Amino acid sequence: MPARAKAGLPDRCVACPQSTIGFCGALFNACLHNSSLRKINPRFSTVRAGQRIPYQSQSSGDILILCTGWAFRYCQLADDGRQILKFLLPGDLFSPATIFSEHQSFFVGALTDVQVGRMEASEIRKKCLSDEAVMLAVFNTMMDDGQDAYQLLATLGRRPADARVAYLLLNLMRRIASRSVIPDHRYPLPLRQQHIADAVGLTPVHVNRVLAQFRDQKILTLAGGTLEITDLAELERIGSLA
Amino acid sequence: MPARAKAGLPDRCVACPQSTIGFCGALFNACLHNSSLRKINPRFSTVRAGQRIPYQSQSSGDILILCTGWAFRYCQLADDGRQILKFLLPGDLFSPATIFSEHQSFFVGALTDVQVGRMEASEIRKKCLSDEAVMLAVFNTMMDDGQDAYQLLATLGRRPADARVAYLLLNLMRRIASRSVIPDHRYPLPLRQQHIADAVGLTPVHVNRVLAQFRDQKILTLAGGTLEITDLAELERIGSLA
DNA sequence: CGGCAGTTTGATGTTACTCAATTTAAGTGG
DNA sequence: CCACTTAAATTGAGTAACATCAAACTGCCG
Repeated sequence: MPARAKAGLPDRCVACPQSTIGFCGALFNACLHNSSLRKINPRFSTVRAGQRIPYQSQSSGDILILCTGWAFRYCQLADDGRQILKFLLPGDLFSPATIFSEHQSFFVGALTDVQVGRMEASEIRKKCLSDEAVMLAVFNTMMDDGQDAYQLLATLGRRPADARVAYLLLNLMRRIASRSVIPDHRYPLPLRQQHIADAVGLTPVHVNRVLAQFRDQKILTLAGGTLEITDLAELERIGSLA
Repeated sequence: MPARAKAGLPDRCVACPQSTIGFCGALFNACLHNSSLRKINPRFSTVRAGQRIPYQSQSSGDILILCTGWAFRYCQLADDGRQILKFLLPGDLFSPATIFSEHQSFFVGALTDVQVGRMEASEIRKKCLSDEAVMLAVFNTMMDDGQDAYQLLATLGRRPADARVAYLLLNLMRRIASRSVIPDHRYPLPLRQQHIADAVGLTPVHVNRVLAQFRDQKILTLAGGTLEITDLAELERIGSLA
């Protein structure tokens, strides 16, 4: 019995179906076949939906990567509101910045039950210095985060409710599709309307109305954890930037 | 006559008054006294206020740094609107990500007349691999950008108009103060109300009303390119996150 | 069946936008 | 120094978008 099955992990990494090692993702795709990287021995743990996931205990110095399930980075505001900054999919790092820095200003919450891999930050740091591919992968991960953040900024700052929701869904669709084959425009999407609201700066009630409007216009339906797209062109017309 | 004066540049770098070399900033503060870095020979140019500044011509492979004046990163939307993503102060890199990547999704515009320094991206890349301090500096720059973006996201997504304006001003004050001594709560701030509006997702008219309210409440005045703070505590109460 | 979390719908309120006019400030050339 | 021009700031009135409040409805699970 392979070690991964013993650890209660799915046999294949959702992020990289072609791979059987337990951590990969944007950062590690570039180095998957670099045998020296496998020396970074990951450990795994499980977190229930709804729990906050500490990802930067000063003592531990661990880098966390999402192996299965969904999570999200968010900012907690004084007045009980929260802003979701980015949804994390299997393969995503909780916080690339913690490789080189202690302080981060956001939290991470588990959207579904999740499995989390942990690696020693010091090991990754070492690799960054010795292996150009690893350093580039880390850079690219941070760059993608930055690009996503800037696009979301433009969306929140300047665009109406329907465009915001459409943008979020398109963004998630793209990222989901990059991780698994989606044959029939049906995407697994375990979000509550509350999460969408927290991500695009609207109230859940208003998100509901926007989704109802999309449904009426036969653009999409979102129910039971599945997003089904029926008019992609229209969704893109509404949601894409520029 | 020193080379810098010949080039028409101010005798001291605004970002690093203690230094007389012409480029520094967040990225290079860490390496200022690393003599090997000075081999990266910068070139300079001037851009008039209001102009767009190309910072990623495929051919050139240059990294641009702001030497004097103000600029801003922004996203141009289809419907003539724009979202300002970050104001750039002397010493800021136009786009840290262009060190390792060609594609960036934002433009940079000159807010005032500016002087721009250029360095070869390939040289910086080389240094990143050979010099840990340089790599850390680049990481830190990208991290700061990311942190700023996330904080602004929370502000745009979840907070009312007065908090948005207050947040922006506090953020700029902090960054200005980190570059020069501000003895009397008077900050140089060459922004039009239009720029504030574009940065915080409001209309110029509404920004005007918010500023008028701040003035009435004796919190601050913003006129003639100078921001004067008269009640910092109140401004922070309104504007700070969490 | 009851309880619960999430969704949906309606009615009403508030914030910020739009449009348009007026005032102020900053040049510019005479 | 003064007309003239122009960009920016300011003010008011009306409107649209989204929030808030509250209730009803759904599916799910014990």
